[in-house]
Amino acid sequence: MNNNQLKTLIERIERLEKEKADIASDIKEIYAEAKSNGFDVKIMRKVVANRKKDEKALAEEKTLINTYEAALGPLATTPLGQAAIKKAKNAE
Amino acid sequence: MNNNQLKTLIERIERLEKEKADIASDIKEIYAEAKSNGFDVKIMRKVVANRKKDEKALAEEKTLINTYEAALGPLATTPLGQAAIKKAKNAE
Amino acid sequence: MNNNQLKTLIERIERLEKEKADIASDIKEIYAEAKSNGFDVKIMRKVVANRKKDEKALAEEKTLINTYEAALGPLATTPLGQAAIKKAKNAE
Amino acid sequence: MNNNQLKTLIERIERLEKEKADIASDIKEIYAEAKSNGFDVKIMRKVVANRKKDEKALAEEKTLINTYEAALGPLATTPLGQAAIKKAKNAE
DNA sequence: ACTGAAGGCTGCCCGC
DNA sequence: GCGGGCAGCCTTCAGT
Repeated sequence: MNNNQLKTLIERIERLEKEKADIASDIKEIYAEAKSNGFDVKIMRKVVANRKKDEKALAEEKTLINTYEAALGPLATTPLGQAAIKKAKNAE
Repeated sequence: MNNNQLKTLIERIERLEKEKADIASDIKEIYAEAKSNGFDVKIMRKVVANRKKDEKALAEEKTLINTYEAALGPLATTPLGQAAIKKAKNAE
Repeated sequence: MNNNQLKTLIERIERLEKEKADIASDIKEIYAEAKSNGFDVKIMRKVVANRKKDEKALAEEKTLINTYEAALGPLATTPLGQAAIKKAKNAE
Repeated sequence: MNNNQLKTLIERIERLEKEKADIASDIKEIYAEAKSNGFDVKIMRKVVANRKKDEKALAEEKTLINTYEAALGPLATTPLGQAAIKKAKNAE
């Protein structure tokens, strides 16, 4: 085992984890600032979370549709198959 | 309610969250790199976690675990313990 | 494709998943009970997890951790280690 | 610390965890059975997961609407407030 | 200080 | 045997 290599890897990880923690701390400060300006932090968190979800949802739906299309295989060209796919797409 | 102020706050938060996600991704890459160099990632994570706690806390935790385990009596007297021992023997 | 057969299979699965969820809920309750009786839940979970692994695996894991930690050299030589030591001193 | 009490608690937990593992094993068997009957296990898992999600979604949306209504407070009776609530409800 | 909830992370299981 | 996907665990956060 190469000790130096391991040591370097661990140190890089710890450095990055510190940066991550610092950023998390900055985020907390912003929420505190928002609160002191009269905003509802709980709602703000929900808004941020929803916006994140919405972005993910698109990619997600596409994956689902691909899965269904693949599962249907040749059926995808039949009226019934297309109806199923259309239904899935409407969910977007 | 000041809409512009709210918008600015949300944007600052989202910017920071993106940075945080990027760093998390970097960390994952380093573990992947470590793995490809033959290191045991699971162990590395444990080592990193241990180093985060100070030595005092670590010692206390160990003591507590020992206390609890002692209170349970020897492993061999429990059904699950016996199953584990049997399994270990089969592996030999 | 036999629709009824599929339906039956799905229903059996969902029935079992419900049972599983109920049991998980029971387990949570026991931990809550333990906590209200003054036990340290976090430690209990660690003890339970350790008992799941057989002794051999546990010993190997410990050895590896020691090996990795030794490779990193003394904690005191790293920035994070120094921070931890400082923090520990402040707590005294 | 009451050793017997701790021991009893741990044993109850371990008993339940075993039951849970057994059920998980049963579920696996059903999927295997389905597969041998020509069903696409991957799709089945998605179907089961989606049905679970759908159930959660309703409760989830309600929570969100309640949160917004509470945040709007008296505003909920104004046209603008009602528009916001309606928008949230449409998401159902 | 405790509780309940939300998000991120780890370990597991499957398919390749 | 490996990597991706998914469920469960742990930690953190707002509220009481």
